[in-house]
Amino acid sequence: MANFQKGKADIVAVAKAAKVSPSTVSRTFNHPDLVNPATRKKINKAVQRLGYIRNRAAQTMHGKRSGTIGLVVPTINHAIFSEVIQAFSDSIDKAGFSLLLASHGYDLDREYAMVRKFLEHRVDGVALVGLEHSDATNRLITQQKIPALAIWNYSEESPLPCVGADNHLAGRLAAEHLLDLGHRDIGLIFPETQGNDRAQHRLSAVHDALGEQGVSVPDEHETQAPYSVSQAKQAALALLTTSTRPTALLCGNDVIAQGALFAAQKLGLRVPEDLSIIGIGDFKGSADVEPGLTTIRIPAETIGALAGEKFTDFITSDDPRHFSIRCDLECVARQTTRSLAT
Amino acid sequence: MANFQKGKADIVAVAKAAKVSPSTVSRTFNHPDLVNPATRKKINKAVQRLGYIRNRAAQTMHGKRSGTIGLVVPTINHAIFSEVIQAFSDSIDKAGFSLLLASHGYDLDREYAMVRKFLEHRVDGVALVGLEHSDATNRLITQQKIPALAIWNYSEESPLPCVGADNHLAGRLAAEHLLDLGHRDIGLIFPETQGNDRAQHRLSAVHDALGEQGVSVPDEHETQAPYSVSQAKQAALALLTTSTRPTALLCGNDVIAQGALFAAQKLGLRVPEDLSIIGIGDFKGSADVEPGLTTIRIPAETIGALAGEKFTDFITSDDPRHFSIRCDLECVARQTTRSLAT
DNA sequence: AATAGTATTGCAAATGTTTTCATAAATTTG
DNA sequence: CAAATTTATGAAAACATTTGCAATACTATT
Repeated sequence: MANFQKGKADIVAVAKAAKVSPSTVSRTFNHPDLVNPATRKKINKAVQRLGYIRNRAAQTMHGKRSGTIGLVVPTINHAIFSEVIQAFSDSIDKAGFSLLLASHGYDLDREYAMVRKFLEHRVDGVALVGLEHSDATNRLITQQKIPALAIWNYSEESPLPCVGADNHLAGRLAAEHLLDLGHRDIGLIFPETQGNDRAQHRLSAVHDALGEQGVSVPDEHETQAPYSVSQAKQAALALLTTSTRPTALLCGNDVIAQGALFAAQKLGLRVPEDLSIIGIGDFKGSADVEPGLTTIRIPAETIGALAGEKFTDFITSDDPRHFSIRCDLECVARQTTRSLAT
Repeated sequence: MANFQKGKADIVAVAKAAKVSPSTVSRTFNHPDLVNPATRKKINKAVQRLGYIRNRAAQTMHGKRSGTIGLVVPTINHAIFSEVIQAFSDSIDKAGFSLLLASHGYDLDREYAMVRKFLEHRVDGVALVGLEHSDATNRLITQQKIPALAIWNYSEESPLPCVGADNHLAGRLAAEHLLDLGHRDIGLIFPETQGNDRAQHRLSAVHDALGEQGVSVPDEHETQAPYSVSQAKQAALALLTTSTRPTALLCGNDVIAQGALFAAQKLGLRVPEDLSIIGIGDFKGSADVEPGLTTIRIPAETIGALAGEKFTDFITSDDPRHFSIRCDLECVARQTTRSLAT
């Protein structure tokens, strides 16, 4: 009923309405055990009546935590990151934090700008994707002493604490799977590795693993494709119509692998009889394509959830201890790869 | 060099370092034209040296805008919403705003909680997905007089300003496309319509359009599937193995349509020769499946970008005028539908 | 050279909270 | 029943900034 629109609803309005001092109102929120249940009831009634909503900006000014965590991703609009974002968001929400989200489109200077922007908002922590960041970003983080976390990648040498998977290992597992199946003519389709350490690590590990078995990849069987099913399809079409067609395709991620699969289908190639395809990532949907995509499973959801949980623990802890977590990888053999040794 | 870690870098530290008053420092940021270029230079140097970063929390307390916009979506982890989120984020970023993001998992009570949380952070505006919200949410929005916007859906009767597509029309277009091609035995696979006005509007329009042509759908040809390729695939498998198989499948969204497509492939049905399939949405990837999915295109990116642009305009405007925008729909005929009249 | 105007800066109040300290009231203890 | 504790509340300072107003210094005009 009584919807007091006159006089904005701040803590002193509530205090007045409940005939107590602002301090008591504040205490009702922050240390309810210190205030008499009866007064508490009065105050809650006043809060209801005035439609009062606490002002975190004012709290933040007091050195209280802002209750926000900033997450900067390369792009939101990708199966893979959206899964991590979702899990991270849910996870920090459970701990009472809100998510400030920004994307930089694989431009590390924009990443810097986003981190700065978040710092203005006095986020309680900043999470970044990957381990490669501009010097400016690293400097900013250490200088401002802001809790920071790298997610998605794991590496021993990471300067930042990190929660993620070892992309070297991912590349190696994919290569070894194909080698185990007897493949020696292997085509590679990877994204641009510049400013994308994930792709870079995977690719170099693939070359290492192949090299160890004396397998090399001719130039015409190694090509680049952006993170797009349709463009990957084009790239795969080109690769598969070279004079010497490989027996297997190793793709830098599942989006590219899906494109490759569609390209093969378009060319009338049977998968896996005529061509094996393996991806990396195990995105939502990879299990459902027909035939099901063989891939290296990166547990995006686990990474996001774990990162959120550990990071909020870290932030709220009295004596914060650095942590890094390597999440396990697993080769999920579905129907797009088969043994050559038939 | 001089990295003053002692004494936190606030505006008075900067003032002291530059030998001016805090007011002047503040003015350098907010009204640079009011301060002497020479002093400005001094101040900027001090800012650099101390690594000072403005504190938006303190600004916000002054009635200045917080520079944040809250977006509450049902879920982040979906091709469709992640595209909207991306566009919206980019769009508001251009206007200098940061994005607070939360998801509620199709639970309108959680949506309310998220909006409240954002209100505590004193967001400058709140954007929600869809037109159906709890009474509590609506009350909160009007009571707090917070600028609010509904995205994704458009409706004349929306109490909130909205930017989106008319889902009735989407359903109707899909149905009419199949009718035009001569289909009369049409199967429907839709998500749960409870708490999902998008699906609800589409489905009722489909029934209307079919009914106008005297077409009705037997119960065994109408089934539900959640927003998941694999589960939709299961549902479609069941539907397609009923005694009387329909000649076309109309799916509530493209994810379901993809599941249906894979189901058909699994059953050895040729698409579109044996079965036509149409989706709604035109998600990233729908064009790339093999065969390319016929669908009703909902311009997610346009919606997100437009919403962001108009909403920030609205928020920063001196005399804000309400607005609603209906985005155009289009039937994209690819390769999963064909005419029966051969 | 006096006046009027303009450009530049500082002072102090205000913003909405939290928290320390002090005080008063109520309860327990001997 | 007085003294010692405990419980409940309020007053006031602090947090980092912005801005209206006042003061000063400078420039241009006559």
